[in-house]
Amino acid sequence: MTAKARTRFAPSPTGELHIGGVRTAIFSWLLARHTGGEFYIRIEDTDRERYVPGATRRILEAFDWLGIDLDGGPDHDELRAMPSNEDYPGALDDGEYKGIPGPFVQSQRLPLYKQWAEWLVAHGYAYRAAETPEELSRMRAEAQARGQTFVFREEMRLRTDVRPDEPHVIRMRVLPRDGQTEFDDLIRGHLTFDNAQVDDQVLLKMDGFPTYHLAVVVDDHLQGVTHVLRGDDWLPSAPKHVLLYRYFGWPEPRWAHLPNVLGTDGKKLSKRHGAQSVFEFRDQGYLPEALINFLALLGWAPGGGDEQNVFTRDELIAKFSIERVGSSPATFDYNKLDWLNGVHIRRLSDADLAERLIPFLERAGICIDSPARRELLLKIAPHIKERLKKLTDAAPLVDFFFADISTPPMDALIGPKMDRQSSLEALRATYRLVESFEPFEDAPLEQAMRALCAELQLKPTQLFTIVRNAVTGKPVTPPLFATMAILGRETCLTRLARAISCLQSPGE
RNA sequence: GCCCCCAUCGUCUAGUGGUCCAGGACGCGGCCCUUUCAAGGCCGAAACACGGGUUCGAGUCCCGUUGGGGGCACCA
Repeated sequence: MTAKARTRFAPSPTGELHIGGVRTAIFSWLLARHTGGEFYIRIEDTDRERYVPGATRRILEAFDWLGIDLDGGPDHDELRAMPSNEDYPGALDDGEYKGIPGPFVQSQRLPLYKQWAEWLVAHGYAYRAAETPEELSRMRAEAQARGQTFVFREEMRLRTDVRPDEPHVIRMRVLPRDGQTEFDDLIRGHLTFDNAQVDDQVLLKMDGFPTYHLAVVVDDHLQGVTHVLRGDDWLPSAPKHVLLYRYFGWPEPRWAHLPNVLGTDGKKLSKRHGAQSVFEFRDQGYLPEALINFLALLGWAPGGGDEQNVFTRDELIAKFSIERVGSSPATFDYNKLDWLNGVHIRRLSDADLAERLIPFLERAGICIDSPARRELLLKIAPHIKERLKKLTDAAPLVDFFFADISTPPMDALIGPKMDRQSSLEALRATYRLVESFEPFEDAPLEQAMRALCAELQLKPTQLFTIVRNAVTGKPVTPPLFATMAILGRETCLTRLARAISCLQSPGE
């Protein structure tokens, strides 16, 4: 086993946890767990404009649901206890989790960023500047017009006499100006960037908040992060971070820029691609097990002749390796997710399945609000298990167990290649059988019904189709005899009787 | 516009110079099983973007083209 890795997932509280972000989190978590290291969450809320109240709590809830365990981060319980949408009641987790120093929310670490930004200024790696947004966008437009990438440089400052006590920003100095910055990426290999293309990035904003660039570097170092995993949209600014580590004289973490996840249209996954929030997947009936399995496979494969596709979370942890993550972008495929979800549903115990089904059934108007109904659901579970792709598929398969049915239309009660009269006789014969047959159980019932088929000179399909429609009100159901046994003799008789009178009514 | 990244079946991928007329999985088609629907089993169609090199030999290495993606903020 390799050395322990400490990784973090660093979302900004600007909305729901996006599925692409979840994949990054999963890879980071897998790496940490595989090596016996730590995985934690740090909230990057340095942009006050985009901050969304309640987002932090939602992010944490998403991790709870996914079953991704954390070794640090904002306190779940404290957040949960809060009545409002407010995220930070006050001091929060400024303690330490498993040796990782908090706080885990950047807005509570402001003095740190200020201190290190000043350190950079004092050591000649950064300088003060005070150009207005308008001035900057003009400079940018000019560069664009010249066909160049806009790169801010110290000598472009409009005011060179910025004092520490007046409003200003602190920008990093990219050095050497005409050199190159090189580093190794676990996924891309050796990378080289021309410093001439790298901006003298703002590190400390005028409002005293750091930008991402300063904050990640300071926090990752202070919190002992060994591997930085993030989307490859960060690649172009990676040299800035590498440079910062070198200015500070801090040991560099290992870099791993993950390829993006694309929607079916080949574009980066976004709002328009159906579900994007973890909660949407949850509400659509996906299992966290399946989602994690699927997302891990999006970019990672065990390799070495191992062709396993279905993984439990422990198997994933055992086999995962960051080096085996591919470098090309992957397309999100709902077909495969659906299949995997079905596989994981089939692996659930009956009790577990029943439990997870409850909220979905209730949403469909089937209330599982008594011990008897729970018991009933538990009995049904094994018979629908292999018929589900998503938890939302269950309701139409089980509704007739929980509520009365409306009598099916007459043509549904007439068997294939049969007429009304023969169907009527078949139903009557079935009624008589059901009335007295013992034991009223799955296998014996099937045996008896098959014997009845022979007696009536009907094919199983003919008889069973009519009975299915009569007893359940629908053409597609779980296996008939298990269904009848669970429904119980009385219910079957009632529904059979109704079907019989339905067939009778027009004529007799 | 400038910079960066990527490129094997429709999709996720295996493949690290010869064992690849390219393997697995999803999806798709067919068959079997079968009381419906599923699940399961078997079979099948389906890919190395293109062009140059290097090499005895290239999916595998190099260059270019094309295509796709991303970045160019006092956003992350």
